[in-house]
Amino acid sequence: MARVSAAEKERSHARIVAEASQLLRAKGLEGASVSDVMTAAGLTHGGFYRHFKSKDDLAVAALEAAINDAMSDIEKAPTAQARAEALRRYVDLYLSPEHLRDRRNGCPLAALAVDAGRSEGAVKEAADRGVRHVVSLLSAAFADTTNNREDKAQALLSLLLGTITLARLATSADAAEQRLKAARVSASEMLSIWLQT
Amino acid sequence: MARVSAAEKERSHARIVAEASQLLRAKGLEGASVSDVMTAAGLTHGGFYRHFKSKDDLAVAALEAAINDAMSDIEKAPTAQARAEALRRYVDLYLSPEHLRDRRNGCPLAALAVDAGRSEGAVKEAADRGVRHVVSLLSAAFADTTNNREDKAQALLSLLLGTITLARLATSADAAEQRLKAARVSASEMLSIWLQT
DNA sequence: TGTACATCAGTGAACGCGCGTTCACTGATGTAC
DNA sequence: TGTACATCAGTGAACGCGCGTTCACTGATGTAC
Repeated sequence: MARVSAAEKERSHARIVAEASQLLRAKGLEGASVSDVMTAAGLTHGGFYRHFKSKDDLAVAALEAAINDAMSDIEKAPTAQARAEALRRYVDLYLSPEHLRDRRNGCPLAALAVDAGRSEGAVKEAADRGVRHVVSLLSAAFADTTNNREDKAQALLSLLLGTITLARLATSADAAEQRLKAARVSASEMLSIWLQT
Repeated sequence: MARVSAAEKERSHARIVAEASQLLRAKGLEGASVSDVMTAAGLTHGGFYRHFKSKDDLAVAALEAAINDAMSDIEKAPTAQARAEALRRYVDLYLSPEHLRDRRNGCPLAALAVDAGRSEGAVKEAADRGVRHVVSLLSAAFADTTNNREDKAQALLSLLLGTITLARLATSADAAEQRLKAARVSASEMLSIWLQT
């Protein structure tokens, strides 16, 4: 195949980002190769550098796409009550057995924060921006009267992320479910206090 | 150099495990190579397989050593009160700026749980055993009268692990400290309830 | 206790492999006239 | 609108590199007598 139209290139680009977003979450920053991603996008690895100047560059784009995707429900909520409801749904989904299994579409921070934290440069910065973005949206769902909303959103996110990480480590389904359940109790205690208007 | 005494071999083995325990925590399961570890232990990479049958085998030993090390203070506490105090110290240290910086001697689960969770086999199993061990010891420090102590210990560990992960991602020292602080508040609320006798 | 010999801890070169990245090439797309 | 040509998306071979692991080798250790 030879040159392809600008519109086609755009579609390729979107496919590469979408596949990278899923593969990097599933296999980690180093576990998914450029070849893996390009093959998943229906292309060959050589063309990759027409779209990104490095693998790190792709990781940044994939991470941003994944964060935006994960936050779109909360972001779209128009009223305070809608935000509170979206937050409850977010927490329920985060601590669900589906999220445990589906790394590909799961929380990008749970998947990549450790790897990104060890690195320096653009990927780490993108992940940090992601954290700020998530914390900011979560805290906006808390009641206006709540003090230190950002701190509370931060603690909630830490609990969620730590929980899914440890639940995914469980070698039995029962143990995994128990870890999720423990966090459901704690998170719902937090929410029942912090969401009161 | 040629063959070395049995006692010397034992010392080499201990050095390899100790260095691996630190290097794997600092750089991740794949970020630290067999060569890195052997060089740090003052040996050459070729001799590695006189001590371990694979890199995974080393990871298991290193992970177990790191967990035991991290838990020794709590494990040694003789009375209920000593256990409660050890738990408080553990939480303080976990959420300290020192822990943020010193990955080499930090929580092995925070460093390796994501990597281990993605794998299958012995490393994942060792990490899961580590979680059970930690949860069991933390829960034993709670008051006998507390309900669902294991669940509460689990939630506390999740909060700690998630917090240090996100704090290490921060690109500014202020943001990192704020993330730690947010968790300190939540953790101390948890402890003030769960440690009451 | 001394001797002869098998064992094996540690060395360093070599292996196959997959990685990120580069490059010459192809031929349809986009553009200038 | 048609033509000539530069551009460049995508291909697939090739690059250098570091990885985990294997291997022949060395010579001190451990053991059998």
